[in-house]
Amino acid sequence: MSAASTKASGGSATRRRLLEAAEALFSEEGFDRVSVRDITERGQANVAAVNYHFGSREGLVEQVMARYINPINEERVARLDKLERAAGSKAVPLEELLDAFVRPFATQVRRSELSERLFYKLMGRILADELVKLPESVERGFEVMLRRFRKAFGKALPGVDEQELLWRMHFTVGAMVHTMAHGEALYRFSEGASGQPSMESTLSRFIQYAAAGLRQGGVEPEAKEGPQEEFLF
Amino acid sequence: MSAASTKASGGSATRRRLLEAAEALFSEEGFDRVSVRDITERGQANVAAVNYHFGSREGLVEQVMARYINPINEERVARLDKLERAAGSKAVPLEELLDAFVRPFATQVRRSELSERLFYKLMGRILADELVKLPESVERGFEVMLRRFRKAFGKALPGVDEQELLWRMHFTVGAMVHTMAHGEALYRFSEGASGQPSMESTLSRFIQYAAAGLRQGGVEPEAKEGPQEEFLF
DNA sequence: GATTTTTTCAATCGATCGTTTGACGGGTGC
DNA sequence: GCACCCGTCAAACGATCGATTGAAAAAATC
Repeated sequence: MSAASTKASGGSATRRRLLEAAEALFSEEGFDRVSVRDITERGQANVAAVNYHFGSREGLVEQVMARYINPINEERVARLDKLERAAGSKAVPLEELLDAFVRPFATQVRRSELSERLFYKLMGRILADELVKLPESVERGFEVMLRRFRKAFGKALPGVDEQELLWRMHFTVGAMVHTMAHGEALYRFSEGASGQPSMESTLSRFIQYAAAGLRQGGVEPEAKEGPQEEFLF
Repeated sequence: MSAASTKASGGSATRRRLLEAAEALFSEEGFDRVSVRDITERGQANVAAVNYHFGSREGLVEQVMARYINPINEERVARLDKLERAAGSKAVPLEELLDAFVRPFATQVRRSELSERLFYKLMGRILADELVKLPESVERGFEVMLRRFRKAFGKALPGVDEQELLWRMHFTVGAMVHTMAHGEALYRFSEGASGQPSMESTLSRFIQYAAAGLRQGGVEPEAKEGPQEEFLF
């Protein structure tokens, strides 16, 4: 019997309880500080269940990481596709690119059993804990997504050279990740009078901030044409 | 014998070797993935040495966290003091505030035995791993420093309301932390022809980005006067 | 309803964790 | 020379870690 003998994606109830228990604990404590016994206890399963359903503790970690991140990256690309189709040969406006880049988190939060707060914290941990060294399945999705967005940002900001753009995108990702991982404290200041804790206004704030930082210095020019070089991220 | 029986700040050679070994390992692997035996092995000391010199593993972690963060926060405040003294009753320009906020990292990197790359990574881990829940000694320094800067930013950006400013500062800290923790990959693109890997240009890039994001929307007005309310962070 | 496959379980594995112990050595003060 | 404190050391402590086993239970297949 070779490694990676995971029971694939079957819908066992125990399997799902373990996934949800792991998500909750990982988001609260971090991936390293949670033991498989913590997880099986919360998931009301036997200690052996993790190894049976996921092959190993690490297999479970990878499942947790891939479960929402992959759909988010796919939705990002899909939104970018749509924006570029609508823009034709012109550049997609910067704010719309940023919206496509961050809104999928708000979309996918609804698929999760976790509270908004814990879900964003979990996403923040996945993205921050070690941005590189993610499971292969996830890493690939990141690469193609980032390459696409980098090209689109370059087109929207023709005045910014390649190196500089890289840095500004890095700052932007940092602002986003940090807010997801540690933004909880800010939310109590920003809730609307309604029950809905102004997710939309947070998105808007971030987009405005990042857009200003990204296009700083250069003037927004009128659509530049022609093919762009391909570059790897 | 009560808790916290650390041998205080004595200058034992073993003690210093352990600190440096811990810094190197923590910056490479993270605080959780390093065992006491990893540290003592690298520091060429006995397993018991950590508990003898630092009381416990956690005591050592706190020492590592406090060693550079506290001087950095103090230098930040000192620089802010100087800027405010020079500005008199006028607001300190935004770019100068940001410089005072980030430059101390570049100053303190020289006190460390670590390479620039590892030092920044260590700082990034300290700030990102869990921005709250730092040792008491460190947390206090953060609070006073952040309150001071928040007031100064508010004065430099009178058009931005209190809540909005909080968010923009949060984004700014995120961009900084993320760059320190994961910016290594970017440096190979950005080295000058000289040996000195353009620390200065990175600072400049960050300051320009953050300044644009912070003052986005509002126009930079001419010095606004009058006392400002005190608010807690 | 018998057979086969999948899932769950208590028990246990060896490894590693942080910490403690008690002995040993070398200064220092007297 | 003796007493005392400090630093170091090998050895061992109990606890917990991730993983495995073999049998029982539950589901699925025929």
